[in-house]
Amino acid sequence: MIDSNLLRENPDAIKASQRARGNDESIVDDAVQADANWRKCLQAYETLRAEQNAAAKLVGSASKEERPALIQAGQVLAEKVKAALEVANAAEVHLNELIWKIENVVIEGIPAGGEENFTVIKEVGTKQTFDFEPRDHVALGELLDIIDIERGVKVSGSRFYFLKGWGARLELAMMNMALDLASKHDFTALITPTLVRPEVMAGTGFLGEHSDEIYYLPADDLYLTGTSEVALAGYHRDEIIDLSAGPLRYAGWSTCYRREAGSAGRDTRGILRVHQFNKLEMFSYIKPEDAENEHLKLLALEEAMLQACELSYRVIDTAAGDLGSSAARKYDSEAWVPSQQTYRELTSSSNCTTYQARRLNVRYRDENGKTQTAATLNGTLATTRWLVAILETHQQADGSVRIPAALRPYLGGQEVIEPKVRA
RNA sequence: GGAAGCGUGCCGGAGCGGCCGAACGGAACAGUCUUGAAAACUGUCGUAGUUAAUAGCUACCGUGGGUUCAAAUCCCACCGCUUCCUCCA
Repeated sequence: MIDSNLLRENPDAIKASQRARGNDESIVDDAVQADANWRKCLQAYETLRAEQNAAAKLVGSASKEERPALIQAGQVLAEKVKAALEVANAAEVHLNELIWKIENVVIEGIPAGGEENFTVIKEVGTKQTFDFEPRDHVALGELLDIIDIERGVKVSGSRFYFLKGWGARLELAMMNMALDLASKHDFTALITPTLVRPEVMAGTGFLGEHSDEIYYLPADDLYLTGTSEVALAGYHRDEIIDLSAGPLRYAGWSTCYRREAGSAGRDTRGILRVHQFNKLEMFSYIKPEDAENEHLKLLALEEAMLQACELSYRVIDTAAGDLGSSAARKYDSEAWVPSQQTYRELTSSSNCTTYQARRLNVRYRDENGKTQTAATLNGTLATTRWLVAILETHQQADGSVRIPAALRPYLGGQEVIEPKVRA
């Protein structure tokens, strides 16, 4: 939710943002008007209500003879108040409808336009080349007996899989390494619920146009989360948090569930796009003025992980039109996937400024003791999908896969995953 | 799943349909005292909306409805918590 003060003081800034995103900017004028109207109606109601309160007070202290007349006057006032309240409520609903539709104001300087208009910030590492015909992760997974897609489909349907043996251990190793890294940088580990209430799902901004992406359990009125970001953002909902000693940072581990409703036919091979995977997510609550620096910190940690996994990657500054509604800026890092000869997203880090926190009502006290809305940021530190890049990048001619050195301590020192040998 | 009880401010804990935004105690903060601290004393001490305003007004006592001139207080529904029984990783 955008700041209503900004709407009053500088609607042009919001319009510029809407334009950069390719969104409708006339909605901003509508909102300004609705806001003025709401305030007018609210004042009318409050004046009447004050009158009513005063009148009701009189009844209490009135004598027996005076009472009937006063009560009758009160009844008339009560009618008026009720009517005025309805008008004010309707005006507020109308305003909220408009204001909730306006997406976060993007940070100045980010590229305008759609998905293809990103800016490449940097490329790191050299794209892996092979002097043999490289296999894709599906073939490697089968050969090494570490990814069992066939049985995943048998048990749960398309886009499901089993990680087996070294595959399962590799994922856990990666998660543990990521958690160690995060812990060293002041992130508190958190294993989060994956079923959340509608208010929390709505508060994080996922129930908008992407609601068909989300699994819903009608019998319990709960949503399965597609990322622990949802639970992490809801964690401090309706709280006044203490940021005087620095930001609150969490590293949330959870399984993530996605319906992938809009992507039928896309990435159907392998485990690149699946209904269920695991993820370690960083999340920061911070003072708004420090948010941009924090964003760079999250990105730096993501890069540290990518480098520890010895992947080659690039970092992009996502264009305005490709941002989620809550994000003001988003850095993605994409690893080189040899079998596809292209970069694929492995991490995504968003600065949501105060947009998400305002919806969830997360505040802090500034130096003067005044409450202010906090800023929130999130970023990926590891997901199941990383296995795709790791396996494909580090494969060898015989189909074995070299384990990056940084991961070995988490795998009992294992250096290579060898093809399964049939007895 | 069955039974009972409870949901009030940072915490504990009162609260009669009007005098309750809410007693009292604690915590916290500021001051006095002190070399400093503790103790004691004094004061401050919820959140938000509206407004030029730290003036006023409005709203909030789990949530949403209802009754009433007037609701923390009465009624209904929902949510949550606690205890006991049952069951169970």
